[in-house]
Amino acid sequence: MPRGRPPHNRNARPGRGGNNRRRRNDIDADGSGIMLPQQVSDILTRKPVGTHIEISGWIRTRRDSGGVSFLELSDGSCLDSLQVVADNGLDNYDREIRKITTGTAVQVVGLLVDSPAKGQEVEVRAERITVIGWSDAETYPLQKKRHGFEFLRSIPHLRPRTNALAAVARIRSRLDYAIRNFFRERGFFLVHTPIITTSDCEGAGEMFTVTALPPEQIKGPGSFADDFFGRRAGLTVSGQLQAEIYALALGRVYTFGPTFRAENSNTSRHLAEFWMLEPEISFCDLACAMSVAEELIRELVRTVLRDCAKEVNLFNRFVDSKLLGRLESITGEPFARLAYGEAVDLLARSGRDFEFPVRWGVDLQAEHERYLCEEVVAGPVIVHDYPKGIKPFYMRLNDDGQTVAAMDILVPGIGELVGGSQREERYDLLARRMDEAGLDEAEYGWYLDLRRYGTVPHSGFGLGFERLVQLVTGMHNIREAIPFPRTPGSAPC
RNA sequence: UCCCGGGUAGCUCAGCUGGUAGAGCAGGUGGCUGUUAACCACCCUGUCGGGGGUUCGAGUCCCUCCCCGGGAGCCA
Repeated sequence: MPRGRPPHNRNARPGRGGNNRRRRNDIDADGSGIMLPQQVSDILTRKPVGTHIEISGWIRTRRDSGGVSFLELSDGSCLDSLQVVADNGLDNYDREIRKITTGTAVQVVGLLVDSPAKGQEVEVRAERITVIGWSDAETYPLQKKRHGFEFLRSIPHLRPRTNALAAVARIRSRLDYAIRNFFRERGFFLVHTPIITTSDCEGAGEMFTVTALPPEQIKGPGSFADDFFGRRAGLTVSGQLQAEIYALALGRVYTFGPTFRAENSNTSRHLAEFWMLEPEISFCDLACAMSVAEELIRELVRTVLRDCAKEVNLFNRFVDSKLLGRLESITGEPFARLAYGEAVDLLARSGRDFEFPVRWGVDLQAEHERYLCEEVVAGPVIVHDYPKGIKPFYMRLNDDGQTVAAMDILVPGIGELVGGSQREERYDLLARRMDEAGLDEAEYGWYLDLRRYGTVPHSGFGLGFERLVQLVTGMHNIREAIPFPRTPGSAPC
């Protein structure tokens, strides 16, 4: 027990008249009887000055001034906190209020008034402050000062209590909702493709194996015949193949969920577990897919600028001072488009001394991609029609016989945000490319069936959700774009 | 996995060509003031990432392992 610290009381509860009694500030806008407590976001939006409010949250800082204490109360509902003014007339002022430190959970009842001081428009003149849960300042890792993101990563259970990580979480949630809304409004259906799968998606990286076998029974690929699924299963690396099945039944679909890559990649833009959005659209060629992806990104950025302005400003101030300008430019001009061949010419003629020389037929290196989107256009670029040799079997062969109908969207600071293609819908051509790729035709019989029965042109793409979160927050490391980052050697909680 | 750069107080970091560890912030105590990165005074804080070696002596030099960051590859 720390010296001079009030005893922890796990049973401390805000005073309530009874279990089912409605409190005066509960929101019941739709008359449904829902009894959720009031939130700071609502109070700061409506500013019901002159009314009594009841608000619960966590104290960020306490400042004492003679017989008055100022508490900053945050409940996570928005970036701003609510200033609570407590004077020494309160009965627990010396006993408890003066001992409140960062992280303490409290419930406050008081009168909302115009604030006489600069820094906030309104404040609560407290009539009662109840400590719900103490936080020992000597051991609580979060202080009322800025912390490095690396340090915060070491306390994943506490980091969402910081302004920055909470802001990321709110933006992430808003983006998720905006994505679902975007597609719903355009006649798409969400398809839940499987997490556990037995089909690999070529070019998508290494799969984690899912097995019910005891470790000592795994002795090479043959072991999986006795396994739970009777064959080797793994965590999905892409929902595309299954999304195609539903696109050829429902027309427009998308899948959005966790995706896994067992790559030993240690970079600021890779995760072993990440969320990927994968629309798949029937009767849609590459140009169609590009237009969907472009409008989607534009719409999502617009939404964040409109609905998360406070958060974006925070990041613009403390994380990346060019963020706002970049986001506004994304919502403005159309994305630049470059055929792979044009991109190669452009890079070759740039006079730049690249570490890896550019040559038609080899994939663009990170330095090339960065030069294109960060220096040539200074904005998003769609590179399309790549050589077939560097792309997976399912991408549609162009008439030139050399390139496939593929596209990548590159954005400054992040690199590849989107990768997509028109899928090969012609049975013979697909079968030949699968053969060339050394794929077992029996294994992918169902995929060929989609071309055997009522085949149609269709396209789709994958968008890395965390990279999108990075784009709109300016976060430099993808580990700050997901609540619980999974990377090689790290999955703490 | 490869190439760089790091690991020193709770946090952010300083510590020269080896001489026995410091600052700011946080925390504690007291003071003061409608405060807001509050202020003032005093106080506390260390397996210097682990192990091994060189040396009279290692935070500092060497070896090795672990971890982290940046870049590369792979991709979203």
